[in-house]
Amino acid sequence: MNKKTRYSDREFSSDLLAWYTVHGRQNLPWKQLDSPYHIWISEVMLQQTQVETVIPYYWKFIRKFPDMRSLANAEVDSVLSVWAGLGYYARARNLHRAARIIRDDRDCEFPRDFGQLLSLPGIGRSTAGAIMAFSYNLRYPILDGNVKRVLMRIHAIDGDPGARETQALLWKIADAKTPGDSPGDYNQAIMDLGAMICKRAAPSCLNCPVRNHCQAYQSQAVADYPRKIRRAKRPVRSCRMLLISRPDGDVLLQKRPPHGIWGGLWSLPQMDDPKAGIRRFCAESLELEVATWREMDMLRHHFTHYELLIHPVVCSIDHSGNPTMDEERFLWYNRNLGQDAGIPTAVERIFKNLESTENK
DNA sequence: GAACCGTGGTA
DNA sequence: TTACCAAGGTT
Repeated sequence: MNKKTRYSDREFSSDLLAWYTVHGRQNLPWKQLDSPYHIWISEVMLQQTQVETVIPYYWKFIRKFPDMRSLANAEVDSVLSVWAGLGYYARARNLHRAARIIRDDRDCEFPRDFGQLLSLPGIGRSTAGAIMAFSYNLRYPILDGNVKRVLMRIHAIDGDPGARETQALLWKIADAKTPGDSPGDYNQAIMDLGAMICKRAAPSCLNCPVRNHCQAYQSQAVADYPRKIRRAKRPVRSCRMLLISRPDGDVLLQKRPPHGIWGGLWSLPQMDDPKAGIRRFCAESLELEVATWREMDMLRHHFTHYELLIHPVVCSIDHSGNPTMDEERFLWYNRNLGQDAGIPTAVERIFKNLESTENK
């Protein structure tokens, strides 16, 4: 890299930091304590998730698991129940696994080494960099959606944002621009710029502190970066979800397999074969005799890579008492008891729909 | 290395 | 309504 570029990178970071001092988001909940544990939790929650969405989950999580030991000693079910609704549940499982590793290998002392962080489940290059920069104020770059967008505009990079070469180039630029002085503040500043000024749609370039550095702005082509990629249409799948209640009103939930969608959460018994008979399914896989059933309104649920059409079915079963089920795989659930059960948002929606139809 | 993994906001 | 995508990482 030549002298001019190096000078320009330094000028970029100092302009950005001056803006951050005045306009940056310096009161985020996880910045209140100078604690690697809290930074770590927030960084994982913030993966692919916006700040406003994370905040209530962060408080709930920290109240329940205030430190590494409480998290490591908890049951994974308990962690998932706090995470329920936030999505990407592997993050919660990985957080819990990592906490146990840190407890067992390091007596709960949080790692201070980049390589050690990277080796933990759920921590990749960007999250490790963020923890190093925010917790220890060390010079590590980050590359999240905000930073990517900002850098692609600043340098008018016209490549597929997801392509390996583009990623490598962006990491190189991110590293070159990260100053040795206040790397923590700088990383926060460039993310804040992306979130507040250099937004995906309708960026406010006139308020941008680094527009003089911005090649896209200078060629009046900010809207062209990053380049938009056409995606394949999402496939549609459909299923039935069974609402089976006991005489005492508890609803039957079934534990999802540890991997795959909603991994480790408690969901309704699900029939993926639309032709299968309800009575037979219940007899064979649940050992319950269904007497009658009633179809509810279908609801659509959108995932990242497919769309799910859910047909809920309210079933009444032929039992005079309360049937017992294998407690590892099944749970009789009462919404009003606050059990430690992580329940997917789609299932919560079905419960709400059911409530509102019952009240009519 | 491409597919997978949630949910909510926004245009 | 539809499509995009946000403080990404794992397999």
